[in-house]
Amino acid sequence: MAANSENHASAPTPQSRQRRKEARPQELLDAALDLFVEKGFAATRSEEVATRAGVSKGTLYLYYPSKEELLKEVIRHNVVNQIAEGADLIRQFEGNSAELLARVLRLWWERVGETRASGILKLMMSEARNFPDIAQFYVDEVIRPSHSMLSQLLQRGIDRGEFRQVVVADVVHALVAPLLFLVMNKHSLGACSVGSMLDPKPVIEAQIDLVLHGLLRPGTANGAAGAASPGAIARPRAKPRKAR
Amino acid sequence: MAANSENHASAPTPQSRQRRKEARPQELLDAALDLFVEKGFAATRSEEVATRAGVSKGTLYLYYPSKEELLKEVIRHNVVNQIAEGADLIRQFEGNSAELLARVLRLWWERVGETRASGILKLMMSEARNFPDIAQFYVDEVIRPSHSMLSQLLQRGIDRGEFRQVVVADVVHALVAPLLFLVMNKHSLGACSVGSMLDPKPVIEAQIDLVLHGLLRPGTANGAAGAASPGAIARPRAKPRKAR
DNA sequence: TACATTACTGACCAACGAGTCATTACCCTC
DNA sequence: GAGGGTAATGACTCGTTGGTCAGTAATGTA
Repeated sequence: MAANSENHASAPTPQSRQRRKEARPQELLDAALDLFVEKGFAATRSEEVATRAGVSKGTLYLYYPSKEELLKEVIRHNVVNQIAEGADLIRQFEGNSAELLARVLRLWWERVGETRASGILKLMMSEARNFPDIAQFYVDEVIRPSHSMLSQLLQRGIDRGEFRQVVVADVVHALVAPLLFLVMNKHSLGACSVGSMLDPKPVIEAQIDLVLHGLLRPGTANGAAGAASPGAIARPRAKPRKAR
Repeated sequence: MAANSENHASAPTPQSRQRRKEARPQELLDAALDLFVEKGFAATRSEEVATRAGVSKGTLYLYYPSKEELLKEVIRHNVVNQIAEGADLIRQFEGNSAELLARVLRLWWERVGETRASGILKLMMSEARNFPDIAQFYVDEVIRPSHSMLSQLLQRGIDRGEFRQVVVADVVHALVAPLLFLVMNKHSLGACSVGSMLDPKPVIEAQIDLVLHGLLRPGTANGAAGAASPGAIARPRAKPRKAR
């Protein structure tokens, strides 16, 4: 499990007790995120979190008053880093909407999807019903802004005559679900059983390609998607990618 | 929560002890499914399961040797009902592939998506990493067959010249993810915070519409989707569906 | 009605895990 | 290098919960 490098959190060396008041909170949050995502909140023992962060259980409770409060802090802390620089990307962008859409999706993938932050999604979905207030918080701070951002984007495309007139809210869902589901899968089924894990990049490109073909009005020159992802379609069944 | 009708499981009447050896297992499984999906496996107390099934904790352990074994049985039992009659729908079907695709998706929705069985997905995703053997079982029995079924369908469309030449595996993902994500949402975030819950039917129709537009080759007469879901596109922003 | 069978019960136990706190030892200052 | 402030520890408590089992009562049989 590639444990002791000095990368994030995990006890740098098993040496004697050190006083590092500044670093502890972050390390504890990192450890907690990993474990909560992997095992679930209820199944994770607080001592386990402490150990992975390289401290004792007592220390954990020195920084966070309870396991539940730790969870909340994990969510909050990782969520603020998700609020988008994508928002003004949309506002500033001048090119055509297809290009913009493709960029936003790819940006999200490299800023969130392939980051440890992606675990938050699984964590939220697993625990939402046990912690309705956190769920509400997450919806207000992440889901809603993201949806509204993408809605704007689609609307822009429609207004400019680039996209067909679709029901924006529903298409937003169809747009993000494959990416989000990809992430969910990475943290659950994909994490154990090999064989069900397809590599993300091509999936994303295929998704962009598919959606744009589904959105663009026939008349429009759909150069954007094609130019950006030339290999997404038509890698015909010469190399049939052993169908499962 | 619309409890005591005499529908599935939940203790018919709080009357005195009854001997119903035949009915117990099913009732226990139903209760367990509900609770595991709602609260997660670790956070659900076994006595809670028993109570919801209308028996005492002792009775539960009369039928299932351990909580973990109960979980496994819940999965197994609900999974066998998911293996598809869709498989031969595909084989027998004679019409065009767009029509077939739309039918399969709608069929899945009414047989699984809007059933209690849909909870299995959330349960699996939440618990997969704690029970790799169950995860493997699920992948082998559900995921893999479903994917291969849909791959066949897409391939059929490509072979018949109805669909563009896409990377089948990736498009299958893009195809099902919105539906699965919809279900995940129903059992997690959607279950508490109102406001993030869009009603499924239109989403599905929009998804069918979008995907077909993305798949169909320009030349093909795309009557199928349009005929089947006339309202999915172009309900223009006259009724703007208060953008969130 | 008496008896035998067995589905069902719930008090009980042991393990476990969240949270506490008196003690320890690190590190900084003088 | 002595002393003080405090970060860190880990043994402890105590509520919770998975799992047991001796006893109870529902049902079938004669």
